[in-house]
Amino acid sequence: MGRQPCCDKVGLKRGPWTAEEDKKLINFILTNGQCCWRALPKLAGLLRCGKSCRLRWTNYLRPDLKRGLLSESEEKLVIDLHAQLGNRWSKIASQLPGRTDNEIKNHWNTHIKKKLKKMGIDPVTHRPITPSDYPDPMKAQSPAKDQEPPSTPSSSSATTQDTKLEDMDRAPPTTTANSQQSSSSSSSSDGIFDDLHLPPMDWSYDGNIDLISLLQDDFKWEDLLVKDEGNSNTTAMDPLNQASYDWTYEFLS
DNA sequence: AATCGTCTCAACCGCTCGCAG
DNA sequence: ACTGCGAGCGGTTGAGACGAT
Repeated sequence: MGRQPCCDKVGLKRGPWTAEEDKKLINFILTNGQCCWRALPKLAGLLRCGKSCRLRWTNYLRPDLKRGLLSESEEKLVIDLHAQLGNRWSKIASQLPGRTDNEIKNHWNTHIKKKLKKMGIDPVTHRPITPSDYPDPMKAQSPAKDQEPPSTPSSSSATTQDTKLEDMDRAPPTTTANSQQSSSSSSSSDGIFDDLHLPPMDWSYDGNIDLISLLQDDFKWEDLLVKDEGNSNTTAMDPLNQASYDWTYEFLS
């Protein structure tokens, strides 16, 4: 009740992070580990709230993050897990090493959801959407679908959103989006990664590396890499292989 | 070249959860 | 059992990038 804000908002910086702020945060965490986020900003000399620092670290600065679009197999795994777990992005993300809940959530909302809709699959229920599902417009407002206004994608009463969907597949392969992702926060954080000489590859981080060593001059980030040898993602993909595929996969292949 | 519309995603907000006292 | 606090989660927003006209 009346919980106090996580931080004194007065005088705190908001918005995109600068390279300088990123450096401070990285240096502090690599030196001290992830101690209480609330106290971190002051200790690290940042004019940010702890929440903001935590998000920045977990969603962008962590060395074990993968970058770039989800692979096809990752996407399938996300769909499978979403069918089981719903919008529990953090749970889903825990099954995809190197991916964050925010990233998966964004990818779901911008790509997968539209893809499924276009295929006539309800992204919430993972079942086919047919006109017979909503024979009565009034029923179409059933509570279970509060997240997804019951649309009739195939019908002519397509919303503007639906109309947009029609255009989705001509969206260019987002290599640009990829390259942007790392460069796009870019404006704010390109610099920091340049400084750290992070190779544009997938990262593996078992949580046991000696963080301090990361600050050593002779440290090689490559040491943390997992070779992308064939089934590199076995850890992540095993559950997928063993799972009884949701039938919706058929549409994605 | 300029303008407009759309898309993407980093970041924020508000709420819930879990734990300690 | 209750309260307060820190952390985490999911939904939403807005700035910037990009394509179309």
